[in-house]
Amino acid sequence: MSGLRNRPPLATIHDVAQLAGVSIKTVSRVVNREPHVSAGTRARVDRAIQVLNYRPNIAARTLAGSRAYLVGLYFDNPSAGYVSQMQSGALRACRAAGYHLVIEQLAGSSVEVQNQLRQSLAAVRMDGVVLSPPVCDRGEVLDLLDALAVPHVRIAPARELGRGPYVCMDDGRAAQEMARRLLALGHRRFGFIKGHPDHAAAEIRWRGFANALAAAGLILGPRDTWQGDFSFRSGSEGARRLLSRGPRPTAIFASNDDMALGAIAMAHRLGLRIPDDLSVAGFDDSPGAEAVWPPLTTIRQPVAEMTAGAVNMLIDGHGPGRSEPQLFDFELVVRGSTGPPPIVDLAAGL
Amino acid sequence: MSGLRNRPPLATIHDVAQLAGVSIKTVSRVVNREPHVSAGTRARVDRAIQVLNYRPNIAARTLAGSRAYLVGLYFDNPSAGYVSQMQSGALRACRAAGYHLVIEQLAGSSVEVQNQLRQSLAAVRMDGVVLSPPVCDRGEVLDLLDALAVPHVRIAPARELGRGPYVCMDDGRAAQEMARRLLALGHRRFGFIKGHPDHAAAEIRWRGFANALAAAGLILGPRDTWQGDFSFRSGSEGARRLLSRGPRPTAIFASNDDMALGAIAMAHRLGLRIPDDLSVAGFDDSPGAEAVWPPLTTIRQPVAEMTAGAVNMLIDGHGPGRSEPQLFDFELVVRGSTGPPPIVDLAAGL
DNA sequence: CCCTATATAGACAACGTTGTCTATCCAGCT
DNA sequence: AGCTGGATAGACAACGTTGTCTATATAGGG
Repeated sequence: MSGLRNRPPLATIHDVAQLAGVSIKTVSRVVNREPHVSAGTRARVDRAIQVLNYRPNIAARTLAGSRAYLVGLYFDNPSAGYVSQMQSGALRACRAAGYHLVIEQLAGSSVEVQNQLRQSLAAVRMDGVVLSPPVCDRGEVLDLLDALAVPHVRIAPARELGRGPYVCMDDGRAAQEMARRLLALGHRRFGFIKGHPDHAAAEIRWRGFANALAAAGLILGPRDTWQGDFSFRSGSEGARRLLSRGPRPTAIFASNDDMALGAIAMAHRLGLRIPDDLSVAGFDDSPGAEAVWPPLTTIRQPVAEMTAGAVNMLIDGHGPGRSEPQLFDFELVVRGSTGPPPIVDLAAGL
Repeated sequence: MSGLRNRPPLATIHDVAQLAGVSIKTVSRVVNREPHVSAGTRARVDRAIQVLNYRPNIAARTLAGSRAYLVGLYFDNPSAGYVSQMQSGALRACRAAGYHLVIEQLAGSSVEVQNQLRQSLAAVRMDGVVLSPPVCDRGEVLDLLDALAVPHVRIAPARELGRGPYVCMDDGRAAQEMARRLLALGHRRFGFIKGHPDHAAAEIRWRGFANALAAAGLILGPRDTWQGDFSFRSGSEGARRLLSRGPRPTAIFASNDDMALGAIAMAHRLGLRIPDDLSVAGFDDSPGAEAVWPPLTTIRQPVAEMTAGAVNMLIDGHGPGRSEPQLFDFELVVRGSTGPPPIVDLAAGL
């Protein structure tokens, strides 16, 4: 394909310079908002740009030096629920700054991931990259990025904090708050469905939940938890196990919405009414959370805002020393899937 | 930010040429698999490339001529369910061909969309673009693309067929088949929830469904249909209306899964059992389809494969004349949300 | 009014690759 | 041996922008 070959020529900086009667370099100065241009000249150039509909060519800019006006967004699994929200936020921030977004999937073994990353960074020399979980926690990725001196901002990393800037949310406190809410409703027997062990956030959510329960004098044993992997299927399987034991839990907290949805589906299948017989809570406020009956009580992460923030950190340029993490607030969204435990349990608990 | 400034220099074609003891142009020939290079020279160059871990710089390639090794994916709403599947397919095809993917959102008024498109095409000169619904049906987008001579492939367009290549699925036949299936189960009273009027596929699905019913002697009146907009909420609202009339429909077909999910949620709320009291069918096989109880009977579109196909059409280069649409097969996925109508209705219908 | 400092603008060389044109080499003819 | 032609390789000029250095106006101070 000779895509570029036969296209009608677009206006170049040269055309603008000619029309405005100034040098190419001066147009460049205007476009890049550099100083040393008088107001009059600036206005003339701006008008010429308007007339010719001129837009600087990214490839030429990249080649000539400074910036690439390209930001990379790397993720592991493109169909994870939060990816579309991340993109939405990233696109918004990019557009506002005149940047463009390149997306890239990074999956497989350590060596494969390194090769993919190296290839994409050498080919498309982006100004910086945003790393989403769980790839943001892979040491080899950070190593390579450091070696290549590619600026990066991580979204909700859980390991290797201190290795560069990131944006995050307090997952532990969110899980804690959810636990407190369930306790306040009167629940005393809980089931917890853990997330994928590769996502370190999964561990943090578990800790927060367990700590809040411990503070209330409750200890969750191995039979009260299930090792899931953030998938719908693992959630329904986990619920099946948790609900099959002797005194059933009256509330199940899953470390993400997909698994909570799986738990709800399983509860329906087992003939349990929600929230009368069983409360279910999730984490993420994914699109599916509103698309079940009853709608899911969950934790809303401002994923789009976090990602937009990450892109802005990249573009605005986090100076050498200042790599302070930016903390975003979560929101506990109470919907119909949680309520008080069955009367009999409530009585027993009191 | 001076992203590119202080990075360790990557190997350039010049380094490779030096190490291999050939000219720069010869390395270029090897990299691009051009003829006129002897086997021996080719091997020497390949080894030098390996040793230096050389990767051609996209910006330089773009600037120098031919290809940009960049494909654009344009969509309207980044959180539409099918976007992640599209990306997955697009990324796969791009990686296989050594291309990279730039994503771009195109939303707003006609003028806004044109400006956004013009800006992104002038800045990032991609080899071609993939257009997803509903932007693929906007005349002004196609006009601009034609004027700029930017190759494009559309995904499931519904209007302006004949204006360039596209990939698609036979939505009408799929809706027909779903109708036949419901008829075969014994249903005679139907409700239909229409999709967003901007998506032309919505109309096609409705036609297919209505035609199949007409062939069985059934006519759907205005009270049997509801104008939705592909959102969960419009689905639940539609179901509420359809189910509130005199003799209730025994089956509801929604033009997409989100609305079908809304219908299921509303049925639950109204105390109807699915599929015993009401069958519900959707269209898309979105991630949520398996994440409800009972799981949704729906039409699976091979979205990832279609998009990969579109990217390949772009990269392989659809010659000037050959812009034949590529048709993909759908699959009717039967799950738990459909079944025979209630006995009393079945008896009445016979 | 001259000299200097400062704002403003231009000339020119990168940047890393590909397209085009030209030079060389060698085999196969006559 | 001389010539032709195809295969192979190199020289050189783009491509459109920015960085650096230099030249010119303009203002300010003695």
